[in-house]
Amino acid sequence: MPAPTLASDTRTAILDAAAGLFARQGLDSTTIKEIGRAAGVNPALLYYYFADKAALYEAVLERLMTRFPDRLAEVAVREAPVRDAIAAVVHMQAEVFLSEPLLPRLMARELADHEARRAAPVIRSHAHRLLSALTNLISRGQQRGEFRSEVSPELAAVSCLAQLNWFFIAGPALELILNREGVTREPDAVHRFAQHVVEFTLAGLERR
Amino acid sequence: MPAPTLASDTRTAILDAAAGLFARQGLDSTTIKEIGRAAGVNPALLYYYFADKAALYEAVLERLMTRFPDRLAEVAVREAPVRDAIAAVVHMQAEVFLSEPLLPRLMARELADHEARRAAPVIRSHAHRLLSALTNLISRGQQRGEFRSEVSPELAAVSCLAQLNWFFIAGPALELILNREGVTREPDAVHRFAQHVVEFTLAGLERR
DNA sequence: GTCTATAGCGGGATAGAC
DNA sequence: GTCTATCCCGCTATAGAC
Repeated sequence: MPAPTLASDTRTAILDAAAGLFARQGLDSTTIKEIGRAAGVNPALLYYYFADKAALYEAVLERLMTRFPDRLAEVAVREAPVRDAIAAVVHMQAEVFLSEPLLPRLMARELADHEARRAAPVIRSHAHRLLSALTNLISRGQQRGEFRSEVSPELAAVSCLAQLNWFFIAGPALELILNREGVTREPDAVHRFAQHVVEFTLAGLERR
Repeated sequence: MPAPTLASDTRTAILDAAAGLFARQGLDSTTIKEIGRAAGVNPALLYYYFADKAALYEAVLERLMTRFPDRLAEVAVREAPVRDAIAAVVHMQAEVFLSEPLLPRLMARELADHEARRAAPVIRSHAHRLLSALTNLISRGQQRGEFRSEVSPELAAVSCLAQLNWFFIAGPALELILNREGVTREPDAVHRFAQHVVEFTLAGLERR
């Protein structure tokens, strides 16, 4: 891994190209030559910057997940009123997926592959932090008497996260089905859905 | 496609083995020889029963989707009170995924691959019917004054379906994260989540 | 750091015996 | 219907010139 000189945006070019191809086609369906072509770089160069194809794949995942703001989980703890914290988490999630459109596809693939056994630890640990932050948040809401106590905080957290996750994974198909070009990519439409998720989730949680 | 003689459970064996491998690894990462091994059948036989690998893949999808009860969408129309209809749809969805555990993974992969461009038409049309049935259902609930009218019926339908879909797609990972072996496969645990989804969704929809 | 050439392997698919 | 043998191709990865 060479120093980040100017010349080594070759490395970046490879990473960028690979991210797109891996997200769209998966690891095995993507060839070295394809990556080289997409990056505008000699395919053999890949082996100068990375040990092999698998290492490149790991690097791609790592890089995307690192950009993935840790703030997501932090936000869940920081915001004062519980309902604001939940809203913040959902909108932050939308923000992340908007700025990193490849992430949901890559994650979906990782989840589906190999019983998630090889699902990058980085994904697993992130998901775990996020899920337990949300679970705690909901518990707190219950203790304060704001939320109904019959709901399982853990299941409710899954319900909350599932909505946006699925929205983005099924994105391309949803656009066809709903017959609305861009609903899962245009910031306005996405935030409208995120806002819906917030309201829907809070309505599902709050005392009547 | 030979007559369904006794001898042709060879064909079935191939389909079964292929379904598992495709769901877990995808089309390209699964080799002919692997399928043969898993099916306990000579790999070359694959070409006696199917034109090529792609044709086998289509056959696998077709077969799984056909087992997928059309009743799912019908149920949405048939049940009398709106809330019962929603409950019926969600539990039916759980039932289908339980009896066809490969389906969600296969669907997730189809969605992630190739911008869903080649997402089997059969998936698309099914999803469309289900989604619009649910949307109509929710609209009806609003007209009857049972549901809040600020909610977009279409978005709410997405929220409702997303929960179980995501639950099953992320299943293997969720089991690791929640540290609960089997939550996404054992009928009891699954129906408990389905029941949660029903209550959560109705709470999100109903007037306070 | 970048490029060419190529080794070497494993994949899909077919021919043809049984 | 099943099996063996094999062709051919394209892929990953490397060696080595520049």
